Amino acid sequence: MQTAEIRRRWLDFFESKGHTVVPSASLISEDPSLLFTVAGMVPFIPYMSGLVPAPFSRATSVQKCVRTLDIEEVGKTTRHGTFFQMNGNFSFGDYFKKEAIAYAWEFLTGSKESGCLGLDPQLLWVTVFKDDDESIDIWRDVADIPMERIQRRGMKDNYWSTGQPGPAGPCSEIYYDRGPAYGREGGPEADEDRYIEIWNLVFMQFERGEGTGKDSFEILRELPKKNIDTGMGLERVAFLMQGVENLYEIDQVRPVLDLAAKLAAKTYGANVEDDVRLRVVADHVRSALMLICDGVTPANDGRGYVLRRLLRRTVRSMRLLGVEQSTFTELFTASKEAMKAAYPELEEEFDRILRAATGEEETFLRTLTAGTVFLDEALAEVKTSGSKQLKGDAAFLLHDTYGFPIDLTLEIADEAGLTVDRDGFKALMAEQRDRAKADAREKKLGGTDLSVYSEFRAKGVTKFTGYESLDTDARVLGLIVDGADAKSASQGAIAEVILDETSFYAESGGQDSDAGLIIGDGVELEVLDVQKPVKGLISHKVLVRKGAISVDQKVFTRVDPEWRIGARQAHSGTHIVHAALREVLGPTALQSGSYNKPGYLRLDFAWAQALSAETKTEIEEVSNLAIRKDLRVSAQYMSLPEAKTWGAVALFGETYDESVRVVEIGGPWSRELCGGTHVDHSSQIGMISLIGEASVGSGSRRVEALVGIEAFRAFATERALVSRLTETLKAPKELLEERLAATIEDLKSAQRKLASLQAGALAVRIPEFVAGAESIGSAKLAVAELSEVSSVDDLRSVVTGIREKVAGENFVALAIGVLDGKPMLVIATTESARNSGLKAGALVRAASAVLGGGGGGKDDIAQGGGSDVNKISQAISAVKEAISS
RNA sequence: GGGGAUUUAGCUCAGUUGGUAGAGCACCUGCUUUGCAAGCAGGGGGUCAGGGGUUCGACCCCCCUAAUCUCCA
Repeated sequence: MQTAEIRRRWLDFFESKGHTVVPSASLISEDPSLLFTVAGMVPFIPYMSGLVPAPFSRATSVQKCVRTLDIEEVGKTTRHGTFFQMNGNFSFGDYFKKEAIAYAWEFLTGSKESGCLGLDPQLLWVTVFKDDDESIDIWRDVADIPMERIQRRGMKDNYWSTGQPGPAGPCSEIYYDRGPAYGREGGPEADEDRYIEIWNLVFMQFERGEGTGKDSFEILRELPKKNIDTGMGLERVAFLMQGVENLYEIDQVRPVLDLAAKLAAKTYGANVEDDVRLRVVADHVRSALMLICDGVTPANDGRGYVLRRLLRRTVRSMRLLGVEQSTFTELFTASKEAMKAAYPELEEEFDRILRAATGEEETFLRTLTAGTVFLDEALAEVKTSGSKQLKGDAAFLLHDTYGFPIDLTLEIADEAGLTVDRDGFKALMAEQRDRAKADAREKKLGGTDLSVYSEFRAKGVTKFTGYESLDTDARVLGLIVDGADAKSASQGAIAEVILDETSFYAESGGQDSDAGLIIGDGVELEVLDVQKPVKGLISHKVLVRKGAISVDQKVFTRVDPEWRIGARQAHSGTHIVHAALREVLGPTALQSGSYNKPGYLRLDFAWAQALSAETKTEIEEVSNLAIRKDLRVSAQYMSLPEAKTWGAVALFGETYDESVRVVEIGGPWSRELCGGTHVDHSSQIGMISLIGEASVGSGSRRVEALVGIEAFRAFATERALVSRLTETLKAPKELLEERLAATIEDLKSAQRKLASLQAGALAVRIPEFVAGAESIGSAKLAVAELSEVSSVDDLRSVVTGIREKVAGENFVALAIGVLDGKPMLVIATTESARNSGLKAGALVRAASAVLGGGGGGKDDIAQGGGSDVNKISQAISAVKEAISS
């Protein structure tokens, strides 16, 4: 049975049992503490924990998941994949153990003709939590499964919790027996490779308290509303039903594996190591394909880094298989073809996906080339030193600084007949990990506790009136001071205020929160920040400026109108710049993040190269022309599929409700899903002025712009600057550039002339200095006392000039002068002077010690200086003494 | 978020205990020569990423910032 078919049957089956079919959420998790959606239940966590009331009592989904914790295991085992799909059915205070078990059994063992999977019940084994007799009874009752195939397991295996106080409960798992060829008899307790876990049923029954680890915490009480969370691993069931050996060989993955084998001219199954590499390629290409499709781009941190690792590990594996050319175009196309039955969006997004993937492949191939050069040098060095082993720190340097993977280092060193100090490498890696982890611990924000909001959220959503009006009458539903529920807050306090309705926009979709006041009888609150801590709930962080505020009080929310007009201009401006980017650069220049507040906007977008000055001007031009056209800006609500067919740009990493708000500027020119506040007509934006364009990592760029009156003010400031320059340079502004260039040129040539004149003037005096030389013992000393000099070079040219004249003699030349109010000197010695023990460095040190400074250099020429100008003659005497001694 | 590396002429890069910033290619001029990266001679071109500090003196040492590459979380 094809994977897509199992998926379809699953959704049909549970829909027929009264479940709402929920589409897979994005791989980019809404929960900021999770890098990715790592399990099927992740999108349902707010409902499970009771933070947000569930909009349905039972639901089912097939959720895309990415998990890279076990990335090193990929390809080596039958069941570790970085991308997988989790089929789930969920109950929120509706049905419990009995139905959950019955549904699972029916779907697995019911006949294929009736839409189920038709697995042989004799091959299914079950585990339950050791104290959960209730579940055992249900299993016996519903499935009539013999006791021999029901195994009791402890907390470690069959008890679920989040690791923190909150919901918890026993689990029951279903295993499939692959037969004696795969391992020992005795059920999952004996062998989890022969008996493959295909389904986990979690019974959220209790509330747990504080504690650590998986098995040491106390159970506080039964939950008032019990939930069901189940997950059937789609890939695992697929590989069992398709009669293949592991999840890399199922219909959605195998074509990529075969293609990789063909490109490398290898036969799958012929060599254990090569097989692992082929499976790694097949797995990673699929994960990367799905991640990029959901809007992740390669980067050096966070999600982007995980993607980058997947892509680079793919290149590395292909190279270890002996392929050096680029292969991503073929591999990704094959993976797309295998996956598109379940995910048709892959076809639409494929241009963008391929561009991101091959871009990364290209840069990594460059990195590898650079690393190879470095490695070859290091290996040659090892060989000449007579050693047989490349040191761990060299391997680590290659990996850490040059991004050259360790397995390639091992392979290439091996070919050169050398080994690598793996332990040293591992130790350095561990050191780096500890550093990063220690830092993460230190910086941890202490997992903000959102439970305080749940009771407010349970009463309903905060009504937002800010689209229509700036002011609203409201009632205080609750106050939070220092993270705890409070009844009142008095003057000077910082508090969070929850209202039944508000005109304040909470920060979201890149738009900063509104500023303004909340006013009540004798009380005035300044709004500092507005957030949505829990979906649907708006919380105002305020400073109590006057009086005291208490729960149930009537208030009036007043958004600062100046602030709001700026916010509307900036947000509509962001949409216009986005549309302009896509018009000028093409539709792949998709926004990946944005921030806007009155007067300013910032927009990150997928693009690999720096923008030329012309392109930036063009984008600015298109944006401002859109403003001039006075395009109508409108917002309307529709369903997500409707919005998509309408061509609205859905930005990844954001989730939307059943009904989404589409903001349109100038018809189809700009359509985006957006909850922000906007102007009514584009002309109200006033002006957009790009002030910056920069890279925010490979494959991603950022533009910044000023909007509205701020843009005007920036221009006015520049105009004032230009007008001051015209005065300073005494040239009309049309000629400023020319005049400035000419002035710089004049200055340079004057400087050159001056330097050569000075050098000439000094050169003329050289015979004078030589003639005035004084004999000290067998040596002669010429002293050039020059008072003001323009640089040390002057002194240097004098002493070298003197030395040339007297090259054959035992001669010391000293030039001393004043530079920037400090005495400086240079001494040169002839060869015979050096032979008689006169060294320039020592002589300079003798003089500069007197001047209150230091100096040094080589034996033939040295320089030094000090700070006391009055001691120049004493310094000269010191040199004479040094020569005579 | 925490590390590592890089930033020097238009381009590719040297610069070793701090003491006059160099090479190759490119460019300009002249000569020679018209056969594959032509030769010879001469020449122009540098805020040594930016800012601060230490020092008599910083491309070099210390601190901050930026850009680019890279590893870890």
